[in-house]
Amino acid sequence: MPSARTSTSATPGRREQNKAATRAAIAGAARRLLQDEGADALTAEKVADAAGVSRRTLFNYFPSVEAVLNAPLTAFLDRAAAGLEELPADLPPTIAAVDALAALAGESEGLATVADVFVLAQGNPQLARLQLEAWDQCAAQIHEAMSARVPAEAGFELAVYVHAVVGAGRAAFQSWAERHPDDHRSAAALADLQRLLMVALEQLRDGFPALRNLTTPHPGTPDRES
Amino acid sequence: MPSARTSTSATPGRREQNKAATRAAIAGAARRLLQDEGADALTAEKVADAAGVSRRTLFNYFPSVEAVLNAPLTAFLDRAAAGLEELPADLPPTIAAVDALAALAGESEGLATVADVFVLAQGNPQLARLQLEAWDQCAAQIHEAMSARVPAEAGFELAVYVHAVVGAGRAAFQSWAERHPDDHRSAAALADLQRLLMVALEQLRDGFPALRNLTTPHPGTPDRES
DNA sequence: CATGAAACTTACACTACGTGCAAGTTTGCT
DNA sequence: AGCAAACTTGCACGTAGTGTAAGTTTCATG
Repeated sequence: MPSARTSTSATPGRREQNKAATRAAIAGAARRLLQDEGADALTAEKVADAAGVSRRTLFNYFPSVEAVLNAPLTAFLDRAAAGLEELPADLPPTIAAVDALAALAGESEGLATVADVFVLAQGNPQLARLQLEAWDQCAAQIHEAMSARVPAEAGFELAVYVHAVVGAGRAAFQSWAERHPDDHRSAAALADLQRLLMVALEQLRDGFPALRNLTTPHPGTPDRES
Repeated sequence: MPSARTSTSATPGRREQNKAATRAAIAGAARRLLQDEGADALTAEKVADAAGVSRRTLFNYFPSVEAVLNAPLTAFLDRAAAGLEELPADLPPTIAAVDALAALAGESEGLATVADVFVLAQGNPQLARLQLEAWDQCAAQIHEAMSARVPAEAGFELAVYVHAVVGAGRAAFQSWAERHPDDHRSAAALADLQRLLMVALEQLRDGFPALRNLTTPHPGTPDRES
């Protein structure tokens, strides 16, 4: 008779259970097919087929084939936004952002799959666009959550800041992908990504000291070790 | 009979002339149809029909229907990137960005159509994604152009900075659209957009002073010492 | 346990997108 | 004039995504 869940974590109802399983099956099938046949051969029908569901059901779960692949990124960014919300409210946003990201980047196993999806998007314009949208929605979410913490006059400054933070995050991923064209799955590469994410936010917080102090960046390129 | 152009700016060849005309016809038809029939009724066939070309030709000129509408934004961002390149090389990037944007925002008539396209994307996810891609490509272009000006060890800092700048630009557009839900075509609104763009970059340059100095952000919350 | 409602899956049909291809047509050069 | 390259067009094809109306499963009743 209790319509409420008996124990929230144990059995969230058979229905929810099945849905989660189907979702996972689709996502798994997509990644498997991608691995085996390459990006070009990835079609909605094949994925649905491999997942054991109808094509229509796939579209009931995901709005597009690319969205299936993109799921890890959206999950990650959702957690990132949530992490920012839960920080102590009396912290200046510029500090809170660094803290939140530090906590998030710590979960390296989540980061690994996200990084994987990120490099995947390099050869797939549709997926790349979808990821840009995901980053943007993350920014909107963060802005929404934090706008209550700042006075109204600072609303625009907050908006700019949040976009800059998210931009910094993307820059970190991008530079990271460029630096590790081949070994992006290695532990060292992962550690580098974590480092870059932190450095990016610190540079934003500190106002880009290296760039600001540039006086004579001569085209003659004063050679330095990389 | 001379194979060289008679006057380089006047007649760039009949072929180029026709192509430009077709391009303009397609873009015009798209905007007209959008105005008249609404976003939902906008289909490739209708646009091509209204432009007096075949559907196939439309796709020879633009990769998608949304790209037709997006043309003004890409043009604007291309000019923005180009403007940054042409600035004196001995200027610190943090200053150069502000200068370049100031020059660009001055051409208010270009800005107007861009702003128009921006609000258009609010109700059209495909177009919105395409615009995000355009901003991103702009960032890549700027990064490419300026990376020669900074020492190699500042390359990553530059990447972060460029992304932050572009993010700031987007934040300005977004906040602007929220502030002018109805009058976004008025001269006052346009002036406000110019102002926001400048303010956004200044805040980035100055390190978000208002956010950093926040001590008691909660309007209804008694401040506690950290 | 029976049973009915709600949630979920599936097949089918339909519109539209974007592309390859093989014609035709226009433009430019000599 | 005439040829080659560029451009347009129609056609066909595979695929994406969506509406709809039927089945099928889950779940809370009596």
